[in-house]
Formats: sequence, structure tokens, C-alpha cells
Amino acid sequence: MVKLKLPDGSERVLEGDLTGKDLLATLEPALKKEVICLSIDGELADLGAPLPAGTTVSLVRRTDPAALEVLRHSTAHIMAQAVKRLFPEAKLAIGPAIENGFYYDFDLPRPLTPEDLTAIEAEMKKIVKEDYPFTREVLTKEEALARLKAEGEVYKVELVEELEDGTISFYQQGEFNDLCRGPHLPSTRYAKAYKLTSIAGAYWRGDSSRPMLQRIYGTAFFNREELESYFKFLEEAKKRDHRKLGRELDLFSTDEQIGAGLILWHPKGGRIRQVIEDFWRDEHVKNGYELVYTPHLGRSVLWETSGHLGFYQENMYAGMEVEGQDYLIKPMNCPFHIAIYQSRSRSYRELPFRWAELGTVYRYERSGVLHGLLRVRGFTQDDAHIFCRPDQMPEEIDRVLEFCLKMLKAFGFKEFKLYLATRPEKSVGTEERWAAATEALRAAIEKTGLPYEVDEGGGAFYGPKIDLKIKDALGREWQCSTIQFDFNEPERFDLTYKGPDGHDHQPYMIHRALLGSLERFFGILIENYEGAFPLWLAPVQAIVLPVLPENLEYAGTIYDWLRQNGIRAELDSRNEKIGYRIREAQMQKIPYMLVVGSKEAETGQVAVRARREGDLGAWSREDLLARMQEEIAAKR
RNA sequence: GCCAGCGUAGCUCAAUUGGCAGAGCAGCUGACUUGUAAUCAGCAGGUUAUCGGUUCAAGUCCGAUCGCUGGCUCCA
Repeated sequence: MVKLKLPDGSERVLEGDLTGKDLLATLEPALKKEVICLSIDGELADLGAPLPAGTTVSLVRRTDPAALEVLRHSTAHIMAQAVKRLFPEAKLAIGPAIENGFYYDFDLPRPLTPEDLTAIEAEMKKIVKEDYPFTREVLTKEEALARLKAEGEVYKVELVEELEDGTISFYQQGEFNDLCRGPHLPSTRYAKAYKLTSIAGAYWRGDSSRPMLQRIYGTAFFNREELESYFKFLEEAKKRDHRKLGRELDLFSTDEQIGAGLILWHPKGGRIRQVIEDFWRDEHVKNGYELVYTPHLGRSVLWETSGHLGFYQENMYAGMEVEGQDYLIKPMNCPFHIAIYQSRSRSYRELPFRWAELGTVYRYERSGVLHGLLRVRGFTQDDAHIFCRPDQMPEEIDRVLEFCLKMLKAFGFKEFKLYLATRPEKSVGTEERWAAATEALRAAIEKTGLPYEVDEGGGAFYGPKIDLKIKDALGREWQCSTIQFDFNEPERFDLTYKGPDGHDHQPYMIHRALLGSLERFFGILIENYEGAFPLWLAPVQAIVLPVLPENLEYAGTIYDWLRQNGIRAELDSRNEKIGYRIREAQMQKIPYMLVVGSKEAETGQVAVRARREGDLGAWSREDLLARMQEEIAAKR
């Protein structure tokens, strides 16, 4: 007896020795067409799978996310079959479904070219048309190894050697056979909309000491429309690329002579940064932080004490010698904040300390990982360290998390996802401290009511942490904020405070960054807003456009008046047609264009054109200023 | 760092098989006197990323360096 759960919530009981195919036969045709595979007691299985008695079976339809994964995984197999046809000597590695598609890694006799992708796609089309069913067979470990060794599939052999006997399945479609857990599509015909997207190198098992394989990426959907809208999404993302917008809007640049991953903030980018920094400082002071400033270098003995020379050295720049002493450029701010703590003895009455700094750090990132503003070698963290007593710790965590959300919301982010990372195997700190800190983090997260995941063992060796991800206008996730406990440095620096009992106690130390780094956050903001910053952030908030040179004098009074009222205004007095100057201002994404001609000069008004709404007609300057100030205050 | 690709004027891109480095936009000069997304004309702009090599001849072929792009965890 098998229980079948239908999508509408109803259940049917089926008798006898059944497979998925028998079950399918009992369904109405419209539903039957939708089914891709099955879920037997929550485990995905092929449509042809036998149904053990006493199980509950549900249908996985095209619209289910699991179905898309199956489709992509099967498409990866179809691609591998095509590659094998074109390169019989190809060795197979792995080929899973991933977030936006799939890949398959191959060991090939020569590097692939983009033309090869076209040829592989053409071969895939044939395979789909030939409509091979995917059939499953289960082999013993011995049989599996014998088969793969005979085929020379060295990577698959390695995979099988790590598997347990009795769990080893192979899938066959046409002449192609591959080790695979499954499940798969009923047949190759189901793969209707796919595209190979790129070729990349990838180490076998991600290990740089192992062979470099060739990875082919692709994506697949159940229909053409979805495939096309995915490529539209990619185009949309390309339009928002902060590297492109950064150049077009004159926000930032890099320079070969200066070096990779080192950012030059141009005046317009600088204005935005200043607004962000001013807001950040004000909010920190309001929220009980004090601002500190620390140097860019410190003696190597500092980094020995902190432990960075042990666990972080590969990310630090080589030191320099000054008067016989070794100095290193800071990759983190924490040892300096600790030094402030240690500048005198501390009492339990003084705690907590919340010390914040926009601290510029330098980290050696491998050249291949650098990316615009998002991954750089020199950046400014919006860093802070909290030193507190154990009894204060839960409240401090609450406050940080609440503050963090408030800060991110001010920049227009509305969707958040939290990740709680717990104790890894190799770690320092007492069991009690880990448990108390992890509990405080969990409790703070739960108070927010936001969705979260627990990353078991994903914490740093020195403490548990919360990572917070934001969703941007395109639905992409970015990680900015992090809240981390540190049990390592208080120990290494022997941080203490005098307790009410007259004894020394170790404070809790919490690292936290809300925006992450100003560079990275700026990059995310550019992409989120597509360069069209809300008024409070816009580098140029208003541009005054005299219609004729004879209107220049009046335009100048408007311009001065705006600046005196704290508006970042510019005056475009160039001898160009008004349409031309409006076009330029529009392309520079300036929120307000103020057209002033003889009519306005007579009435003392301005003709307002808003970036998004267009021509708003004549406004008195007071009304305009009120509108702008309201918009700035609301951070819209 | 490794794999693959790329680097021509400020930007976007041309330049037959190796055979005189070009266009549009931006810039500058001048004319036009302009009312809500591009007025017209002229001028200037380059050691083809850098260094070396092959060749009668290199933007093009070879090597090195620098920089840029995509990828290198997501378990058959």
C-alpha cells in the first residue's frame, strides 16, 4: 500500500506492487504532463522508481523548485554526452545543478574555445531530439570500480572510492553512462530550453594542488520564455554594473600605476562617501558609540601578540623596517582598539565600551579575485568593537543587530536574511563562552523575526557570528554586515577589568561592521540604484539651466540660494541648447533640473524638471526647497 | 596564484591573408541665440598597455611583465 499526496492536498491510497509509472497512469492527463519526478517520503526519486510499501509519495511538478534542479542536472548529463561524442577521450569529473544553472567539469585533451560551445550545443540538440530515456541501475562498489577503471574514468573512480557500498547508482541515456545519484528527467526530450554560457578553469575538488579541469557552465529552464527572461536579467545586471556606472558618472577609478584593487574616489564619489560617513557618525554617536582613530601601521610585535602573524599572515602585506623595528600595515583595526582598552586599567563600572572607527585596512587579495569596488586590496571598514561584561552581553547583541537593521534600511534595503555560524571543530575559547555567546546571537536574531539559517560549525575559530545579507533591487543577495565574537584576542592580550569582587575578569569582545566596507557598500549602492541615487545621496542634487545667456544672472541667484540652503547644486551656463543640457543632466541622473528663462526671472520662480517625473511646471523657490528638504529627510 | 579570454584616442568600436592606424561621441575653437533627452562647421587628439623578439615590413605572429574580465565551496 502506498499513499499518494496530490498537489491539491487530497490523498489517495494505492494498492499493490507499484512503480512511479503505474502511479502516473492513475492521474488525469493534464496533471500527468506536469510531473517531472517523485518525492518518496521526502526523498527525490525517478518517475520509474519502485514504490516501497508504506511510503507516502508526492509529485514533483515543473513549477516546483526541485524540478528545476532535476532538469538542470539532467541537462548537465546531456551536455556531458555531447562532449563525449565530440571528445571521446574526455574524462568526466562532476556536473551538478547550481543556483542559476549547471556545470560539468571535464579533463580534455585541449583547451575549449567558444566555437566548441556552439558545437556542443548542436550535439545536445540532437540528443534531446533522439529522446533517450534516463534509466537507473544500482551496482556494487566493486562492480562500479571495475566499470569506471575499465573506462579510464579516474575522477569517477576517486569519487566511488569514497562512497558506501549499496548506494552506488549509474544512469544511462543512449550510449552515455554516468555515475550519478539522480534523480533525472524521464527522458532527454524534456530539456527544451538551455544554453551554454561560459568556459572556465576549475581545480579538481577546488584544490589548487590538483589538476585544473575545464568547466562548462550552462543554464536550463522548462520553457523558452523563462530562459529568455533569465538573459534579460543578466542584461539588466550589466546595465547596473558599478564599474561601468562609476566611469560614466565620474564616481571612482583605478590606475595601473597605483596598483590593482586600490580605489580612487573622484569628487562626485567623494560627496556620496561624505554623506554616508556623516550619517554613519551621527547615528553611531546617537547609539552610544564613541569614535576613535588609529594608525595605519603597527610594529610586528603587535601582530604577533594578536595572532594575526599566525593565522592571517598570507593576507598581510610584507613589513617594512624603520630604525631596526619591523612594522606592518594593518589588515584589521582590532589590535589598535584593544590597545586603547589597555591604555589604563578598566573597571566593571565603565563597561560597556563601544568604540567605532572608519578604519582603512589593507589586505593582500590574490589578483584573480579582485573585482571593481566589491573585492579590493585597500578599503575602509565601518568597524567597531564592543567590550562588555558577561551580564551585558545579550543586550549588547540586541542593540547591535537592531542598529544594523536600522542603518541598512536607511539605504533603502528592505529584505534581509541572517546566518548564524556556530563553533567549528578547531576553535579557541571555553565551552561556556561559546554557548552563552551563541545563545545571545540566536536570541537576538529571533527577536527580529527575520528569516535565518544556522551554519553549523561555520563560525571563525575565535568565536560565533551573525552574517547578514541584504537583497538589492534585482533580488541579488549581498553580504555587508557581520557581528562576531572574539575569544582569541582578549586572551592573547590578557584583557581584563576589575570586577566588584576586586578580581580581574575577562570582558567579552565583539567585532562588528554594518556596511562592511565603504568601497564595497558603495559598489552595492551604485548597482542597487542603477546610479540614480536618492536625493539625500545624489552627488549633484540640482542643476540650474538658464535658457539663454541673458538669463544667467537670474540663474546665478537661484544657484547661490540653493547652495546657501545646503543643496548640492551646479550651474550649467554652457552655450548649448536647453534640450542638450537637459539630456546631459538626465544622463548624469541628476534628481532636479531647474530651467530658468525670462518667464521665471519675471515671476521669481523656477521651472522644475524631476529626473523621473519630467516637467513639473513653475514652482516658487520656497515650495521647491520644501519639497527637496522633505525628500532628503525621508531619504527617498 | 592557477585556467581561459581580453588590452587600439577620455568613452564605444573599426583596421583584408602581417603592407600608409580610422570613425562616432566627448574635448577645444568659431558660428547659431536656444523653453524640457543630442544645432552646425572646423581643429586637435595615438610610441596600438609596457618591454623584448621574429620579419623587408608587426595593432596583427612569439615571449615576458602590468592591468582588466569570467571562473577556481556549492558533493557522483
